[in-house]
Amino acid sequence: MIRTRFAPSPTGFLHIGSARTALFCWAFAQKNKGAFILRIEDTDIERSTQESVDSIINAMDWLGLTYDEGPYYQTKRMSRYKEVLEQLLMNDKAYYCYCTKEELDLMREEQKAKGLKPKYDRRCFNSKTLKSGINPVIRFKNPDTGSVIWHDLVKGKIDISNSELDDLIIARSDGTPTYNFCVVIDDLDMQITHVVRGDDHVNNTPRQINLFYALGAEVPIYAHLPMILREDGKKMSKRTDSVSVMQYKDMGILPEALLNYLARLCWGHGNDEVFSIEQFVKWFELDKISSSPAKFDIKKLYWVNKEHIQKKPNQKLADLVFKSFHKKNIIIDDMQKLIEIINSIKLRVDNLNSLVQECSYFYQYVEANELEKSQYLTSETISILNKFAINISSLENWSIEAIKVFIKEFCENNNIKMPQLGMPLRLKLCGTIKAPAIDMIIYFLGKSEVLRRLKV
RNA sequence: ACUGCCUUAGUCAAGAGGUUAAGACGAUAGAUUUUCAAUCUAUAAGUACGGGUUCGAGUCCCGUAGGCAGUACCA
Repeated sequence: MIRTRFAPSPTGFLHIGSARTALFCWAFAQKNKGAFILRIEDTDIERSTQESVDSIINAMDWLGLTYDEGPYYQTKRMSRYKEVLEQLLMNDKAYYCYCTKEELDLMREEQKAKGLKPKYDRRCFNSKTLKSGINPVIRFKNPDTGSVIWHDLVKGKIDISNSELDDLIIARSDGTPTYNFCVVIDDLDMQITHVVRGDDHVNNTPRQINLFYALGAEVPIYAHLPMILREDGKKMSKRTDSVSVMQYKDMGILPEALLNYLARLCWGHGNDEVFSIEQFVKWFELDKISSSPAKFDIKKLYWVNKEHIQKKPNQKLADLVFKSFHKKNIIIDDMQKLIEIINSIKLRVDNLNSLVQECSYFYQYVEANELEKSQYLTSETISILNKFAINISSLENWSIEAIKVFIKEFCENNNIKMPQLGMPLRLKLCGTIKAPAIDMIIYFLGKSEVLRRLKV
């Protein structure tokens, strides 16, 4: 059975790049009827927080990336790590190292000065027994000849010489195990068949494979996904970009749209741009992922989002708008009417916030700003509006079509062009000139509300 | 500095040695319109650079440049 895992470290929110990794792990497991496992890599106790765990889970929940097992926490598996640590020590696959940080720093500086790559020089390699007084770290005896080769599902064959690798620390001086070691034990114990992760881990892979070998274990299949970069080709940063998944929720992006957009980065299915998650799962193949990094294009995300909004049932959109209004203490009593409004205006929007904004004209009176008022509400247009108010108050047939005809005739009878009436009318009714079709606004507002707003 | 990965229009991308290098987003122009939007039509824009192999290279090989990552008692 196929088993994949998503293994974030809880040192912040769910990053947009991690979300894509999670999506691919999840989709691959789904497609193959395997299991998708969530594992929290919290061995760095200093930086890990419960809030981060919660926010990551919350974001995955919003995206709909459900996991079959977990969350497992590395901090709860310490005894198992210690056990394997002992085993490696016993089998002469690891050794104690008494070097201090200062010593190591000095060693690296000397190496750099000589133009060499910094690498542990194995000065403690033969220290078999414990020395008293100093708490040693445990280092893994990495092979020093030959090379590590694996066939990455995304990158193809990768061959890294063991001479590039040094004896990595697998346990700190306080006895706690380190990342590269825990990952291997976890992937082994959790019987992970496919390790799908960001390609910033490519350099860790040969070390981890050597650990698998030392434990006599089968090495999983690897797939390293290219990074998602900022539009200028740099790494996405917290300060300047929206890197948290939940920020996209706040921006009015639909989860299915974000997933769709993310899926199209480094992966594609012919000319298909807009598709459902179900469809994606059916099409998805790990080995069809391209190996070059992609830049994040917010404009295309909005376009994909717009397409998904158009596809989403009006009832569902209405529920979302309802919730948003509810937060602002605007209560909607007639859901059917809201659904009709949404149906008439949704083509205008590419995000949920705009949808709420466009709906709000019908539920909340907003006065126009002074600049626009002075521009559009002249004594001439005000007298037109007054006349319009009087005339429409006697309109009997209240339908969009009838209102449309009424407006047309009003303009003809008074010898004015449509914008002369439309612009000030929009401003009075919606507080903005960038409003939907005027006949529709009037229809949904209702006669009394139209007259009320015209009088203000 | 070393090692690994990457490089097709502004962006995402198709391309399996063989027409004139798809498609999408965006941009620009025009049409339409009741403002904004939407819609329709059209246009511009690309194989990083230099060699080689070949009858033929975006595709294979070598080199160069640029980008990214790692070289932690972080993950």
